[in-house]
Amino acid sequence: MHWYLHVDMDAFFASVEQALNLALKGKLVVVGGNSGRGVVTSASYEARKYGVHSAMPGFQARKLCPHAIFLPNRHALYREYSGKVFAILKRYSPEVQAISIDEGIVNLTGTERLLGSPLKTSHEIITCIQKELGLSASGGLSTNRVVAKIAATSAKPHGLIYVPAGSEENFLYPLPTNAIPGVGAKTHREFLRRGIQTVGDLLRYPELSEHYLGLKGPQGKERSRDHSIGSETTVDRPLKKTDNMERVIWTLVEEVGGRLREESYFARCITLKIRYSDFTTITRSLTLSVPTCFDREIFGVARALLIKNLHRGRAVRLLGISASHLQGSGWQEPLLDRQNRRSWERLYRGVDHLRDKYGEDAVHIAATHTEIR
DNA sequence: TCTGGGGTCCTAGGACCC
DNA sequence: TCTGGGGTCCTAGGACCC
Repeated sequence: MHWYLHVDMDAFFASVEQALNLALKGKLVVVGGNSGRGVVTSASYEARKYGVHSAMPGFQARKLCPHAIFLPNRHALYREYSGKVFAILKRYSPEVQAISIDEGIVNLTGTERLLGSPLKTSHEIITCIQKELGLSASGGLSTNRVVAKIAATSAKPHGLIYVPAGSEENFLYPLPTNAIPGVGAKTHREFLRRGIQTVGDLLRYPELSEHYLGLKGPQGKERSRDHSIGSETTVDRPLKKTDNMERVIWTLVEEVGGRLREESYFARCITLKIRYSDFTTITRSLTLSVPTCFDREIFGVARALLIKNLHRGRAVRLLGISASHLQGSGWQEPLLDRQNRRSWERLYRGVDHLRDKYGEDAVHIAATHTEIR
């Protein structure tokens, strides 16, 4: 028998802000959506009463809730608090899986002897997070990961739902299908069109329910990962000149390249994303014969993709660069080029070091290079 | 004063190979 | 004078998640 506790933080970003500034307690707090074209990333439960929710455009949130306190995102701070939450989870099990910045799964299988029943331990974990960090969390405890997540969501805010072994289907039966992670607006509509309203209805279709719920395996659906690292940005004013686009692409490439080297990855595929001001979005990618982590090479590919695919005359509101098909060391290095690549690797390591020490803007590599020997 | 940024997963067509 | 079947890789787009 497996036991999984899914922990989901309540209104995480807004709650961190409230925990740090007591004057915000009980107030309508909205994080994000502050700058001209942003969206809300988190809203306190007080603000949600007015219909504000995450992913909502800032101007809409302001209309619904003009008296709310709007705060800018402080991602580094939320990452720090996320680390604190996960440190607590790890006290209770060696096996903790991070789902996102504010969600994790604690494998409580086999901890009964040491800690007591999984239900008791789950209560302790939620209480501990509240006491030590002043943050509210919700939990779902089940023999199946997906059921545990659904239970945690149903428990919000600040609740714990326990689904005893054998009662998984009973718990799921009355829920709407969009309670299942992976069933969004589109799929939900399609299910309704076919007369599938609840998870109970869905369970009559073995292939569909296996695909979305994976109840047969003890652990629920577990995803393999084909990692990717990307960066994108929406520009303040839509761009029309290729030169300006290339400048933006340079900063994105520096970000992506830096992360590749930091995590010791080489990318085999580079993707350029362009969103025009009418919001139509295209992606164009190229698979390399030799994987790379070097800004110069990534930029070369990105620039070529831009030149080849850009609809000139149309204004561009977003540009993105992403590196995928990542592989670790041991990539096939062409012999002739080895010395040259080594030099570049040394150069970039030095650049990364300086950026680390003096900040991201300390060093930029000139957009026109000469070969380094 | 329209609609962020970080991702994962899935599908589908075409190229290419045997 | 009309052309199988299977597999893999590449590319593009889109659904979905937080």
